[in-house]
Amino acid sequence: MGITKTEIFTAEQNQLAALAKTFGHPARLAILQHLFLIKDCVCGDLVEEIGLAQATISQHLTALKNVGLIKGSIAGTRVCYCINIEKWTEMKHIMNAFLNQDVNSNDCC
Amino acid sequence: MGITKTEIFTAEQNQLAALAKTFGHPARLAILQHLFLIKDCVCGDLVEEIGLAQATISQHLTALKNVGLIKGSIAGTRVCYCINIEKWTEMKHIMNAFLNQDVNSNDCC
DNA sequence: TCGTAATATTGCAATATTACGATTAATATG
DNA sequence: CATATTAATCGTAATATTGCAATATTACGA
Repeated sequence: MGITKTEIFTAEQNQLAALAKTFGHPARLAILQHLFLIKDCVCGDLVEEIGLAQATISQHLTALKNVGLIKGSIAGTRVCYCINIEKWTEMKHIMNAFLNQDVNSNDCC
Repeated sequence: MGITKTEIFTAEQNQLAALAKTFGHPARLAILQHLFLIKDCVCGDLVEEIGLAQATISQHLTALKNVGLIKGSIAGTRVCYCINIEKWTEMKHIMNAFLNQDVNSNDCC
């Protein structure tokens, strides 16, 4: 149905899935990488940088804001975005807990 | 349009996005966690374990197989799945490279 | 071979996502 | 104040995803 049955999964599974889904589009990865690369906030130039329409970039920024990975502040006519370090760190812990569950698993197939 | 413009992104960005997208559904996380938990291959009991219809589970297994994170082998009428450790390790390297890019970034917003 | 069990595939409906043009709201600047 | 600039939002089209029933396939045992 295109609708995920979140109620049959744990809160942890749903949270991790939501974070992973956010990383599941190259434009959002490009936005995050650009933010890390310039080591500063980015004000406006993401549209030329990435090459999607302004409305589309705005949607991706909203998606990143919704999971808390970035935050924005208004600076005149522009809006500046930067990584939310606290959330980024928290996300890393969640991701690592999942990625590092593979101790001693055996390859039986 | 529901279609991602992959051609404007790097191969690395598209590859990471594809992996992340696979983790972007709680059912697929549940399948992977079950595989790690039992430390063996899983043959058939995923449907009762997870609580989605057999057709749906089969689809999620196919998605996991397509990115190479699991592999299956036929054992009679059943099919056994297990983690593909090589791919899992490779995926971890890719994910970690992305997650650990945050050295010295400053919180300017 | 026939029936059964397990899994995959197909077809479909509902919903989500991606993308963009147009519009709107807010703030600068002349 | 009028106009330009910037970004969010709206509306819409195209495509993708999720989920399941029905069906197909495959392997096994009687």
